Amino acid sequence: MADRLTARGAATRARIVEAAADLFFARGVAETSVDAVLVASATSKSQLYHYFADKDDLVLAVIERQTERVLDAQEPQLHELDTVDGLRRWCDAVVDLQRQRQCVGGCPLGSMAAELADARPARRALAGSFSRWESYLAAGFAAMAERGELRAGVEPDDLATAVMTALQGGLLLTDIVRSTRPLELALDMALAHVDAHRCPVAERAD
Amino acid sequence: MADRLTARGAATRARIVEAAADLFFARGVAETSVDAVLVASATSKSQLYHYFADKDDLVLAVIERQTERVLDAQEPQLHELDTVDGLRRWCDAVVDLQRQRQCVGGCPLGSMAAELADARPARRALAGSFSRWESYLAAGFAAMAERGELRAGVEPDDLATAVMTALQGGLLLTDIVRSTRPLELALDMALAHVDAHRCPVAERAD
DNA sequence: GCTTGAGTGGACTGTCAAGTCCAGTCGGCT
DNA sequence: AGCCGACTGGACTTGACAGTCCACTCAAGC
Repeated sequence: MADRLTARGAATRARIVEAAADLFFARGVAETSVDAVLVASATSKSQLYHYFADKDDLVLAVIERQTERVLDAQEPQLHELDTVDGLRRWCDAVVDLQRQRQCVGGCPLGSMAAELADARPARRALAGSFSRWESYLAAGFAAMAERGELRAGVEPDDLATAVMTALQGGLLLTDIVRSTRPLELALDMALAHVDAHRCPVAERAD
Repeated sequence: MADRLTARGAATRARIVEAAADLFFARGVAETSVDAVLVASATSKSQLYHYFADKDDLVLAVIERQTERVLDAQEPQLHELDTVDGLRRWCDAVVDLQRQRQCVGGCPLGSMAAELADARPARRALAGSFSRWESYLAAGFAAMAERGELRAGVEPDDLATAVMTALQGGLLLTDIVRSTRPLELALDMALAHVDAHRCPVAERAD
């Protein structure tokens, strides 16, 4: 499907994916018809089915794109996750973003995951996305461990997973109650959790 | 809609709601047709539309029923949430339940929330369900505070919200990776979070 | 300037879903 | 017994949706 693309073709394909990503996020996958994607991207049916085998195939492409979007949006903070301060900046950025969105929509990946939870290939793709996302957190914690800042026996991967659960749960509840409060509480808890696994000898600024 | 129900009518209505709750949980609301509900509940179209105005109305009834199911399933542990031990038993029960389900499906309420995140009345109903669920946690923490076991200034409601985010995030990731690990890590984090807000003077058994 | 294949437009089809309608049955009440 | 309203069965209507098809354009390479 992705072979032999001219510049024009690639642009069209991208326009479709971009529009679909927006709509899937705003309304959900099931509530978004292919026709709605066509209108939003100013393309025609034959174009969409020229680039994608079917709607599920489009969903796969959107997951890929949405993963990039999420990671790109956090790019500035994503490589500074090896200190508590860096972690806090990341948390603040996440909360800010959600506030800008008026708390609507939760996590673009998390909400798709909840909707496509069955045996579809989409779930495997989402699992990969989350694991990629988590790996940035894990890398930060691994760096902390390397520097001897974490208590002995603390698994960086487990710490990363715990933070990710707090983030996802916080985003979900934030969407439901339309307030950033749950997200803030969740991330505060996660930060404290990380802090509790640091060596007591390390000096603190807070 | 709920007025003037004979015993027979109430039974039919309940059968429909029960079947719909199962299907919505297994496949999602959008992926479940009204006809599928009819087959599963051995009823006919006119019966369903006799008791419910439309599919959205049925969704509302299912949310109500699913809330009861969730609370009923946790009933034994739900009134012992005023000690760390009771809290731990609750966590263990939740993990056990998810293991029994092979980690499929996440939270019946959480997944519906993610799917119906838009402006529908269903979202308000779900917000109510979560607040009701959270109130059991909050009551437990309030009791702890009453007994002077919590540090000064700790808000029982905030503690409850934080635990709920961990639970929801844990359930979501558990569904995605098909392992109870994220849920266990999330709940461990939440327990430690609660513990960190207790008075240091209290004796400990762990 | 012609060929070729990528790219495009949009009408069309088949399917399936939500919701309507009406002709009934059942069971309590007088 | 017989009335009445709750209850039931299922055919039917309407519309939307995914996916197909074919005639067509565009642009790069020879």
